[in-house]
Amino acid sequence: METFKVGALAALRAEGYRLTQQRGVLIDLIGQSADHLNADDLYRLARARDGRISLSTVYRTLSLLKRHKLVAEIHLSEEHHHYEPVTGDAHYHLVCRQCGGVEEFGAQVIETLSDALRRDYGFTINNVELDVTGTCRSCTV
Amino acid sequence: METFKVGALAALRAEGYRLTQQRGVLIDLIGQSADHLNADDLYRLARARDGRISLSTVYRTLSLLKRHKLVAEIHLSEEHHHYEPVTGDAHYHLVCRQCGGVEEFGAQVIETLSDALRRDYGFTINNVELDVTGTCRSCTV
DNA sequence: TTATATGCAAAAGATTTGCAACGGA
DNA sequence: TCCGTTGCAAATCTTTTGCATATAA
Repeated sequence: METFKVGALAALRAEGYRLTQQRGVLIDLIGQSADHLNADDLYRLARARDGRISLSTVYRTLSLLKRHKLVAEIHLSEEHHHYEPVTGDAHYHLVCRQCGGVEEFGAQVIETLSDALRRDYGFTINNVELDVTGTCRSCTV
Repeated sequence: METFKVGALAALRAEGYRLTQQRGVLIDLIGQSADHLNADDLYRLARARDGRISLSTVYRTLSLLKRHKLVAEIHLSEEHHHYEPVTGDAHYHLVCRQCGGVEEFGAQVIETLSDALRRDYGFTINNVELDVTGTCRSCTV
């Protein structure tokens, strides 16, 4: 199961971008991350692993990866952004109020939604950002 | 068609909050707003109408109204927040990439989603934040 | 070698807060 | 009068940017 889209990193290099020490570490961390990291998380993790990185570089790398659709920026109702690797499978988030855990669910449920919006509103969908807050199974008494 | 929840303002006063000049103007503006205002929009509008208000007061008032569920904070993938009056009818946003317009759609389409999430993931929903980006009918060639 | 990337520090934009003065009830 | 509220300015937090230096190719 790959985390990043196949061939995407190669494409970056083909476009003339350099694969620096720092980018390597960041791409690694994002790819392995189970949960959704913010810029500061990444900064800390990268710094712990290597030590030679600045927060600016984290932001600049995230911006580069975003532009190339390698990471997605998600908005979980907090004051800062979170990031996750783009895998090609659309998915959405369930945030539990009790434990703070973030589960993901798949795209099939969105298809009905897309159809309805096209039919009823004439709206062509590019992107769906859907975050559901509630209580997850484990926290339900 | 009321904009704010009935009795909610009275409840605020009953709790000992004062209905100041500034709060009056802000509540008025939010209630009448057709589109989703951010703090700075509100500041400008209030200032134009009255002149005696600061940005801090706008934020403090929004925070108060948020705490009392009189306004909802919405996250339209921008760097700042937007606000809208809480009416009791759940609704969601369609943001058009071409014209930037924001349409709303109703809750019926969400019910299916809620049912599926409860059934398949055992998740009890408190809040759904759903923002769809795409091309609206008028911008579709 | 040489253009791209980095680190640092400063800037920018949104939001929050401390404090003295103000003004509803 | 009295305590909640306001305005102002300064602080905070996240993200961006300018510039001299470092480094991948």
